[in-house]
Amino acid sequence: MKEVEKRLEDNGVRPTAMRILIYRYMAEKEVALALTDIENAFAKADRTTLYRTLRTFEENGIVHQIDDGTNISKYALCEPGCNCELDQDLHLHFHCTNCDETVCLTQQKIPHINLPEGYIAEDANLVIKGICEKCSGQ
Amino acid sequence: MKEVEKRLEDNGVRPTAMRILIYRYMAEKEVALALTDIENAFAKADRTTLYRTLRTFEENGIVHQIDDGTNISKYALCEPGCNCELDQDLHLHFHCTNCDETVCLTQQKIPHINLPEGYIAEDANLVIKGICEKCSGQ
DNA sequence: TCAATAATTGCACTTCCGTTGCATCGGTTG
DNA sequence: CAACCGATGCAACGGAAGTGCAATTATTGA
Ligand SMILES: [Mn+2]
Ligand SMILES: [Mn+2]
Ligand SMILES: [Zn+2]
Ligand SMILES: [Zn+2]
Repeated sequence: MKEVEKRLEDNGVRPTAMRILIYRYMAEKEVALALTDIENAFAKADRTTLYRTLRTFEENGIVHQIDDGTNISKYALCEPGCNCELDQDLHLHFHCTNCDETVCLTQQKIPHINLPEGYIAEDANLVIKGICEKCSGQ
Repeated sequence: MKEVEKRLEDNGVRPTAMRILIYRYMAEKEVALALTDIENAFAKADRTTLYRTLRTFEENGIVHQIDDGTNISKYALCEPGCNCELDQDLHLHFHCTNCDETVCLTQQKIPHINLPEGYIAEDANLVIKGICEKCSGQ
């Protein structure tokens, strides 16, 4: 159970009670979570604390932020060994238009794109919208 | 000069003075525009009118909405013959982190992605971030 | 033509999410 | 214990999207 604490410390984040709870909650859920989702799960905690916790996590490579096209930022735990900050883990994301959940498809990498002359790519974001496996009844 | 009016009428949108002006403005600019951009260009017009004009345009296949990751919706005129509403024109978009402009790369289509079992794709959004041709000095 | 009708526009207001400033709390250190 | 510093809580702000309704303008058809 000290695993979470170690993960935080290894990434230079002090493992406070709140942070451990948030980390565990995100690990338990298998989908990307919005600040509001976490807020609802921790009613007693202040919104700002959760907000800053997510930012701290993101700055230290513990979570990555996901823009799934809903205009609500989502967050998901990084896979161990994922170097988001180096833009080396450009997996795609899937947003289900039925259940409104967003998941990381960490195995599916964004294919290389040939850009027109003069354009320099530094980052990429690919979101597929549709029906997720749970909702497709498959 | 009746071209714009015809384009609007052909798409079932009544060509009011305001709409023609907005269409011309979007055609003149070669980049995707946010509501605020248009608002600044038409100071005398009400924001709601511009907002609803863009929505009307989008609902009738005159513009398409672009989510470039800035959490601000952008809009760009559809190419003639682009069937956005049928998700058949999945070109990618480029967002320059230097000048903050977003452009359609209508020639670059989003490659087909093989999804895991059970996932059904209906739409896709691919945004490349980096330096645009104007800013790269190329 | 002109009244009736429908669509468009303008104004005020609300909601939602993200963000910040500042005071307070609490643990760590010397 | 005292001092310090990071974490947390409270309050407020700002931008962007969206809505209700009244006023205005365009269209219809008697
Ligand atoms: Mn992810
Ligand atoms: Mn486009
Ligand atoms: Zn689903
Ligand atoms: Zn640029």
